[in-house]
Amino acid sequence: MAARGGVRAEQRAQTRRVLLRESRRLFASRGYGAVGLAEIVRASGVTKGALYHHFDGKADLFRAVLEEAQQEVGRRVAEAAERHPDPWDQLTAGCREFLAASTDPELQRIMLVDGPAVLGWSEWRAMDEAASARHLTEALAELVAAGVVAPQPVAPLAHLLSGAMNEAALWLAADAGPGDLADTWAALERMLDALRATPAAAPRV
Amino acid sequence: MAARGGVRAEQRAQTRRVLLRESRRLFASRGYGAVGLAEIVRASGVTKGALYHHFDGKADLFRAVLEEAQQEVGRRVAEAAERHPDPWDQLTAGCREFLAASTDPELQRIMLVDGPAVLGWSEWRAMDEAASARHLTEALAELVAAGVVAPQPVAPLAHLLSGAMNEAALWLAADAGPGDLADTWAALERMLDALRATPAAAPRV
DNA sequence: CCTTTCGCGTACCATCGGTATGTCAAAACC
DNA sequence: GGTTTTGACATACCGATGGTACGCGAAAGG
Repeated sequence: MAARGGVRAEQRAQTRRVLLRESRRLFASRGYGAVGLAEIVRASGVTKGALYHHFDGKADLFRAVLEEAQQEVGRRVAEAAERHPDPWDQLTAGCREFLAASTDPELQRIMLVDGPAVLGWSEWRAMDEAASARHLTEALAELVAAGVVAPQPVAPLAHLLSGAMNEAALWLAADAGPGDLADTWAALERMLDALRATPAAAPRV
Repeated sequence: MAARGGVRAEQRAQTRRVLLRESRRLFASRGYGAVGLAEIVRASGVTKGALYHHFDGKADLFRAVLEEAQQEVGRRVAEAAERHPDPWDQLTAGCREFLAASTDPELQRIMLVDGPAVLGWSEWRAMDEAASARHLTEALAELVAAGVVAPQPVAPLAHLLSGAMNEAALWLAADAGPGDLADTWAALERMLDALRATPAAAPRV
């Protein structure tokens, strides 16, 4: 009579959720290298046998945590962008939301610091692209197609902007001055504005 | 009669140099986490006793390697900038040199990927600031003072640009398309140019 | 019922970073 | 120049870590 999937599958999903939640909390607070599997399974109320039944190892567990976090941020960015009809407003709103979301210290260390080091930059980049950076690339491509932004390869632009926002988020979370967020956003907005102020005076759409 | 410092100090310096050279090579090629102390000391022709006599541990050895690499890049950036009398040319030349230097795969993993994860972002940032990012901050401050760049806090700007260049360097080294470097530099130069195209039409110096 | 499956616990292992101590030659001293 | 001291290592060892092999017991399937 148990819920859909049987009591068996429910317990399995429950264990996996707890493992992800606790390891995410520990990885975020003390970093991947400083957290041992023993501590994770103790906090989760299970044993290493359970962990290795769900994941291929410590790095694979981290990968699952990272993917979850990235998709949360990607969803937030997409939702913020969708609230605006104009493509340009979608870009700026998405960037603003990304900056806000990435400043969360609970996500930051996992997404921006340990992610590339644990999985390697290429894999981290592919995951980030699939989850959130994709929205940036698509928004830029759309603006180029509409003539709002000067014709140019969007990939380099997307990487430059993505890197700029990642570093800015890390700085804001670490050195947290009162007006720093506003100053950073102002500087970033100037950079974005420069994209559409082309010498050929491209028409607004 | 031995050279300055005695045969004793010479041997010590030699051992330290070998340790730094081999660990740097191994860290660069396979990453901090995947390289064990046993492999480092074997490649260096010494034992763990020697390593722990020179460094406080694995992280401290990595710190020394990172510092060396960062100062090399910082020196290259400074030299490239000093070849130009005009402050604006100094900025662009420095950025261009940084991009070129950071694309080296031998330095990249240590400086941009493992650095923040092993030492923590704050310490990594402080070291990077002292070695190379300082030049960026100083150049921007000078341009603001000269009225070339619109008056604004330089710290957010420096972080945005630094992050943009770091990410671009990682992308270029990984996905290495033929025209990507030129495209990236063109996009970055447009960003920089936007800084001096202020609505108030600031005078060139 | 009886068998199979599978989610997980237990026991164990190799290797890791790190430490304590020994050793022997260069330096310092008288 | 003999003695003592210093210091740059090597050796031996330790606890903890990530990872593996295997056992168990309850749910799923017939």
